[in-house]
This record gives sequence, structure tokens and C-alpha cells, in this order.
Amino acid sequence: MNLKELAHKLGISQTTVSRALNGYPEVSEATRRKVREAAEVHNYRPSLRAKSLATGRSMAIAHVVPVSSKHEMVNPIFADFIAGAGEEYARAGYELLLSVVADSDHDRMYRDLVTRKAVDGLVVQAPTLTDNRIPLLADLGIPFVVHGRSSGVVSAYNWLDVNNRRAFERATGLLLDLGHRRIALLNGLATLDFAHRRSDGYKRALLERSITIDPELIAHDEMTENYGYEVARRMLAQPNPPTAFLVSSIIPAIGVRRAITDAGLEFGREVSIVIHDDDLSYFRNAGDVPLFTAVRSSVREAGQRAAAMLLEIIRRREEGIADEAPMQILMEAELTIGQSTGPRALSRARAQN
Amino acid sequence: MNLKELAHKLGISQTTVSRALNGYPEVSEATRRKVREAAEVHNYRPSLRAKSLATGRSMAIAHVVPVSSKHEMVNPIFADFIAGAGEEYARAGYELLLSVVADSDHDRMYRDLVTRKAVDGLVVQAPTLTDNRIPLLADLGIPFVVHGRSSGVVSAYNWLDVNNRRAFERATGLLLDLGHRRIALLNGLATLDFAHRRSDGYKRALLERSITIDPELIAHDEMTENYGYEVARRMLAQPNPPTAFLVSSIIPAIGVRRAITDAGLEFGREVSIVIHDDDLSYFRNAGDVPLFTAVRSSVREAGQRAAAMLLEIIRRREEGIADEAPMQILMEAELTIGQSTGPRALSRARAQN
DNA sequence: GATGAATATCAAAGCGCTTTGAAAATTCAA
DNA sequence: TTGAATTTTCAAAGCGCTTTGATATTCATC
Repeated sequence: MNLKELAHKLGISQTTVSRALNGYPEVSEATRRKVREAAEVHNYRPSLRAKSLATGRSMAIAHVVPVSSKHEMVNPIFADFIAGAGEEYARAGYELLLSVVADSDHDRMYRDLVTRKAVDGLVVQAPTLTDNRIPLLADLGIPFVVHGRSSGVVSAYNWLDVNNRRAFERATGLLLDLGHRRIALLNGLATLDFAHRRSDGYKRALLERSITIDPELIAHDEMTENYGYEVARRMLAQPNPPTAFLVSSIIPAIGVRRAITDAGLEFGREVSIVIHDDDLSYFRNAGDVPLFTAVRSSVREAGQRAAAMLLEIIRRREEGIADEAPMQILMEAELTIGQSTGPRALSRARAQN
Repeated sequence: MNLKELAHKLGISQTTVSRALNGYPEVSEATRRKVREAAEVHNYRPSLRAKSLATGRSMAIAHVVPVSSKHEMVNPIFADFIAGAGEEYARAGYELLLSVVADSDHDRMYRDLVTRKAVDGLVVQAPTLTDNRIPLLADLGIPFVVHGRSSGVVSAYNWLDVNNRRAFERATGLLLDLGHRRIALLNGLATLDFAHRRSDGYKRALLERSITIDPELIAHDEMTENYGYEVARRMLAQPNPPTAFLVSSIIPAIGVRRAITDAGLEFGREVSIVIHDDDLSYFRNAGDVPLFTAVRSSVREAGQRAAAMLLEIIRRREEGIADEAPMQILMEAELTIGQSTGPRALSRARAQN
């Protein structure tokens, strides 16, 4: 059933049917009701393709999720981010186009999506230190929002980010307050911008207390469980092992915990952990006293808000509202104390048994 | 730059340009080359919307991923499944449309996607025991592939599944061979079909050895880390605790492991675990001797093969090849021994210390 | 009852591509 | 050299919708 047939069936022009269904005012309530009923009865839905060709809008947003070219991995936190964004898109009648693409092909992918007019807007995930996707998209002139920031990009753009520096500065501060001096940082991939902001926060807190930074205690990699395990195991076997770990995600933190217990040490007593908690739905760090002490920021909420921001940008552009200052949201992480942290005094005492 | 402009620029008709770019034979090599070059220079890409309207194909596949309505969770294994499928789609020039929708809205979503002609095919995820999406899609007459099966659906349909029954029968058999008699099963949501097949395999293995099934040792829920932890903790505190756990995913298994060590028991010695391993990229159960003994089947490969199957079905339909028997692939899981299993004799001896 | 404004409907053009059926250009055989 | 066969190109129709500009209808006003 298409528009033509429906109009014919009703003995009304296509114009009127189209207007009736799209809520235009220049159609009488009587006909509007008749049209609505007929559409319902015959289960009529306008063809998306025809509609988007006619309107010039495709009512779709693309998320290009990077797949690590080395390891062919796709980060599970995207699942929650996309769930949040998808919710918002569904509400507004947008579709979500997902491309899983090796980092190296991102440029071509974005260019393609834009020049083929596949989508009305884009979300950029996991920006690197100087991410050339940002100038590229700005150049292509399509609305986009970055989840995170790219320190090396000077031009202004729309982004939504967590205050990673502050979060990690606070987390480090907490461990310092507990007396820890050898604090390991298990960070994400060194190419990613957020990892640098986290390092910055960590280092700033240490330097403020005049503690020299030991590069041996800093690791960068894909945030898998196994990475957490292997690095923690190695570090704990050192002559002067860390008494605390700051871990960029709950997933490697699970590995760190495993390494701690494997080494016969007591988690949260002899060795402390603070994590960045994305509030992943399958890894809720919940409970009265959650397992991990954490700086928490829901990635699902980030997805939802990034999507809302993008839709707002698109709306404004369509209404011809002049491009004002770019939209930028900085979310603060909240610190919650769990079972994974304790004073260093105790841990040293125990370790000396 | 659109087709008309490009054709005008070349002083050639749109027809010829279109044919040249789409590789039709009725165009001379000389003009084809000229057209290709010009397209390259002016960065011309045909508009997806116009193309799909003209051809009737939208070159897109939808995956509707269920979000648990109770808990608003989205399963991280979809990330890997979709990565596998996305790879295949990209290769064939298809887009992936992702809808994250509460179970209750699936019907409407599917109906919408089809009647609005948004996609050429669909993948059905996480089928329930008698999943009404299958007859619905068959009725709508659109190509689709089910990841998993639905026991209550009698009509034939295209699916790709792991032999869950066999896998769990083997896994249970292994634990029985090791002398375990109290074996707990931590399954997925009871509404999902795969959970029943796994239960079946488990029960069959027990009954074959005349071991009565203790419903107290069977749990069903969303496969989170916390679920594994809580259930295992409760079971281990029982008067007659299990000596082994069969766990439906590596994620709750991590929780089970936590409960075991929390209880002061030795993982892999006093209490054994066998998992179903989806080979998730961020939770690789790898190494010379992997952490968990597992029946493994890569969900990423499943995604890739399901996508390939769907594209083949679409291809056949387009070429007017008569609808033959539906396509069905049953993948066998492979059993690998890890550090998480040991004989019961030892575990009992230890437990009695 | 005539006039103008407001309201309701319509026919037709256009979105950017593919594809059909016809025409033009080229090749080949006689 | 000519006519048929073949190859190459083209103009125009059509995909299913929205939207423009025009027309028909209703209503209030003088």
C-alpha cells in the first residue's frame, strides 16, 4: 500500500493525504480523521526511502565504532553507549546506522556516509590525541558530536565528555590520602585522548605531593580483563610493588583483582584499587558497599545526552538558526567508596608478615 | 555533485554515466574510463536514498537488539556478534541498521522496518521459547535469519545456532567424569530458548548417570557478573553445597570465581567451573592453559556467518531462485580444559580440612 | 448579492537515481 | 557501397514521497 493507492482509495489527492498524515494545519479535521483511519486500516507507512529523497533528510544518524586494527576487538562499553543513544533516536523517529570499521578506514567511511547522503548527523567515538576526523567532518559540513575530546584539535566542535582529568586527580588524591605512595595506573590505549587526560590527572595529583612519577607503574593498552591481570601480576612481582592500582575500567580491574588474590594478597587491604566505572549494565559495581571504589560516570547517560545534543544541532540547522557557539557538555564523575580501598599502613603491616 | 551535474560536465547522458559506474557491459571502455576518472576527481558518490528508491533495494540490514525491559540492560555479547556481522555487510556494501528496543516493542519495530521498506533483511536476536517474531517476519515476507532457534515454532526458517544441548551435555559429562555429583547450573534468562537447550543438555547428562536433578542448583537470570556472584555465594552457603558450577557465560563465571575465593575456597581445586565461552574480545579465555575450562564457540564468527547467510538469501531471492529449503547452520562448540576444573575427590578432601 | 479573505483541496514538479525502449554510431558481410 | 547486425548512446519514464503554486470552496463583511 503506497500513498497513491491510499489516496485513490479515499478519493482524495495525494497532497491532502500526505498533509493529513504529517499534521499540517491546512486540512480539515474531518478529512484528517478519515485519512488517519484508512491509513491505520490498510497499515500504511510512508516509504522511508521515498520520504528521505523528497525531504532531503534521511532521518538517520551514524555511529562509526572503531575496531582495534591490531586485535580486532570491539569495546563492550559501546553497547551501553549505543543503547543510550538509540533510546533517544527512537524517541525522535531517527534510525541508527552502525559501522564497525578498522581505525584506518574511518576517514573513508565518514566521507562515504556524508557524500552518499546516508545520514543527517554523526557521532565520533573514541577520539585520538589529534583526531583528523574532526576537521574532516567540519569540512564536510555535516552536524556531528564527539564523545570525548581531541586535545590536538584547535577549532571548536561539539562534544560531550567526562571530566577525566579531575576524576583521576581525585581518585589519585584519595589513594594518597590513604597513605599510598606507589600507585599504578592501568590506562587505556595510549593513542586515545581520554587516556592522556587521565594520565594528566594522575600525574598532577602525584606532583602536587612531590611524588616522583615512576613510568614502570604506568601501562597503556586495550582495556581487557587479561590486560589487567597480566600487568598487575607483573607489577606485583617487582621488588618494590605498587600498593594501589588506579584502573581505567571495571573490566581490567577484574583482572587486577584476580592477580592480587593469585599473589596471595588481600584485595582492598594489602592492595587497593580505584576504578573508573562506566556503569556498564552487565558489570554493575553496585550494592550497599560496592566492590570497587570508583569514580563513576554512566556511559549510557553519555550516549543519551550525546544523541540529544546531536538532534538539537540538526534541529537548529534545519530551522535556520545561525550557528552559534558549539555545544559542549562536561560531565563530572562521582566518587563512591567501595570495598577495594584501605589505608596503606595496614597493607604494609600485612605484607611484612 | 550529483549524477546530472557530472553527466553535464562530461557532455554525456546520465544513462551512460550511470551504466559506466555500475559496470554494465553496454558502454565502451574509453567512456567508462573517462567517467570513472571524472567521478573520482569530483568525488562523486551516488545518493543512497535516490539509489534505493530507484532500485527498490535499500542495501541495509536491520539488527534489533533486545534491551531487557526489567533491567534496561544490553548484553555485551551483541557487540562482538555485530562486529562479525558488520564486517560481512561492509564487504558486500550493505549498511547495518541497529535498533535497541525493549522486548515488548519488537513486533511493532519489525513491522515498521518492513512496511517502511527501511531494510532488505533482518537478523533476529535472542529468540524466546516460542518467538512470535518468526511467524511475523515469515508472514511479512522479508528475508531474515535467526541467531538461535525457537523450539515452539514449527514452521521452517533460516537459523544459525550453536549446538547448546550437546555442548552442555559434554560439559556436564566432564564434571561427572571428574567425580562431581552436586553440579550447579547458572543459566541465562528462562524466557530465552538457548537457556532451555542448555538445561536439557545438563539434565540429560545427569539423568544418564541416574543423578536426580536438584532444582535448588539451577538458576536463571540475566548473565551479569553480579548474578554469578550472588547465586554462587548463596549456593556455597547451603548445607550441601555444589562442588562444581556450569556457567552460561564468562561474565557471570567471573562472579562465581569471586564468590568461591570470597568463601575461602580454592578455585579449580575445591570448586570447579566450566563455562560456555563466547570468545568475547574483551574477555579472552586464552593462554596456554586458559583460566576457565570451557565449551567455546565464537559469537563473532556466528555474527559473520549469520550475515553471510542472510546476504545469500537476499541474493537468491533477487535472482529469482525458487525458495528452496531454509538455510540452517549448527555450529559445534569445542571443549578446552583450563585451570578451573579438577577432580572432586581432592576438593572433598580439602573441604574437610 | 457582491467582494475579499480565509480555508480546503488539487495537479504537477521535483528529489537523484535506474532502466526501458528508441535512436545514433559503428562494424561487418555481401 | 549498401544494408543488416552490432555496439554505443540517449531521452524519458518511473520509484513514492513532499511541496509549490493554483484552484475551488466556505465564510464573514459591506
